[in-house]
Amino acid sequence: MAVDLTARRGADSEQAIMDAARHILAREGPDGLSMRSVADRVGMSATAIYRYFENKDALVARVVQSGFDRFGEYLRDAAARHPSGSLDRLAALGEAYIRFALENQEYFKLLFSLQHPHPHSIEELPDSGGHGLLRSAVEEAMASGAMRRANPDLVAVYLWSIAHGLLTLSMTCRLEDCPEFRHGALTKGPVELFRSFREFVRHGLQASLPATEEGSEGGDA
Amino acid sequence: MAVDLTARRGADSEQAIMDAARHILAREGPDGLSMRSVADRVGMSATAIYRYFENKDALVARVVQSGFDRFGEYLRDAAARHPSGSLDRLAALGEAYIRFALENQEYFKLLFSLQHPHPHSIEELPDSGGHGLLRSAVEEAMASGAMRRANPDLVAVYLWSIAHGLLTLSMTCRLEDCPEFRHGALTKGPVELFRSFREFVRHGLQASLPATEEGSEGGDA
DNA sequence: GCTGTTAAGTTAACACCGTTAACTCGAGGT
DNA sequence: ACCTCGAGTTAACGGTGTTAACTTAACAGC
Repeated sequence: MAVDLTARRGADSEQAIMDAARHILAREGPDGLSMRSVADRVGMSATAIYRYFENKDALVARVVQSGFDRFGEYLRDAAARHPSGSLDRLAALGEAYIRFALENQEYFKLLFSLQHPHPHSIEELPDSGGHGLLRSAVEEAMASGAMRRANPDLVAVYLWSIAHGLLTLSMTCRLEDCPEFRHGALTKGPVELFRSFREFVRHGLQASLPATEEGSEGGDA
Repeated sequence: MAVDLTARRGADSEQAIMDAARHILAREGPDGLSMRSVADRVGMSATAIYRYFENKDALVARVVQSGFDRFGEYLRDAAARHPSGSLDRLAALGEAYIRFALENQEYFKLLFSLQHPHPHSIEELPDSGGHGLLRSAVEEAMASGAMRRANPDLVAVYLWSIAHGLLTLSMTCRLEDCPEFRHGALTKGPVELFRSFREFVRHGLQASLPATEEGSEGGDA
């Protein structure tokens, strides 16, 4: 019972602090996340946090790290649902990337904040963040013959840029409720937009050569 | 002389405040930009700023707006250097996008900050931000036959995503100094990476059909 | 010339922020 | 019994955005 009364010891508090920080971040955004608000939620004074984290940045960094872990897990699951080496797996990775970001907006914004870049080097996120996953999916697709051969690192960044760019643009500019876009067919959300991109990614944007009949090239996989 | 002594009246102060804010933002980043630091630089008290701007957000919003104006001008210049309807113009637009961002990092980060999305709707930036420019360049390329026909809005967002994604990724993750990437050929900066993407954008990533000999498709434009 | 009015700016203050320093309290070991 | 040390407290400092109340100078009308 003594254990219950004095309650948390050591690592327990650390966990409680991180949980509180995560909760506040998700519900009130980064502006609501202060040492004092976290402390309130945990039920101790703000300065006590400094027993467990050097400063606010360190706390946030830990929260970010745990976010990357969840992110990576999410991506791994999505990839596992499609056969290795297929283009479908690559597409699923991209869609999962976007869906995770939309479902965990505050998280994602923090992870990829331009202001305080948290993955100081890509090193800090490679496997947890899913980058290694993407790279090997690309290599497998090339090996299986589904994708043309090219520098896999280059292709990985290329694909990553497409998903990431679409996502960040739609988050900052709200593509979907912009009249100028709407008069096109872009009432769609980012996920649908991403699906529409698939054709461009596969066949490119250059006009078919005038010699060859257009649209004759083959079936959809 | 009375004019000189009492100095600024009205709009002059407003301009001086924005200049100071711009200067501080570019040199010290967003953390250095406080009402008091701006006021110090202008030579008045922090609260005086409230005569001209409702609050800090309003001030920042104005600075952002002026940033978009410069951005748009930069893009317009870049586009004008290549013939209308050419794919070169589109590539130049993308490169200019990236170069501007690299040369005005603090600015760009603020413009496209995920945390406090400033272009609340894309409306606020369309022509100044260069979006209209991109869209018409796409339409012209389709009309000229250089690009295959498709929904121009969709293609515009696609291309925009590529440049924007590459840029934001390289800003947050520092792609260039990541060992895992370096072992590939990615020591290049974002501009070079973007150039390498050009081939993917044109011809796509799908493997050539096994039937047709690879690399037989035609000359480079 | 005196009197309002108004723009432009001041100082003082509030509540909040991250962070530091000094102190308290209680459990464990010797 | 004494000491140590982990876990937590309160008080305080300098910084932030912002508000309210006050000053000061220029200008208009009588």
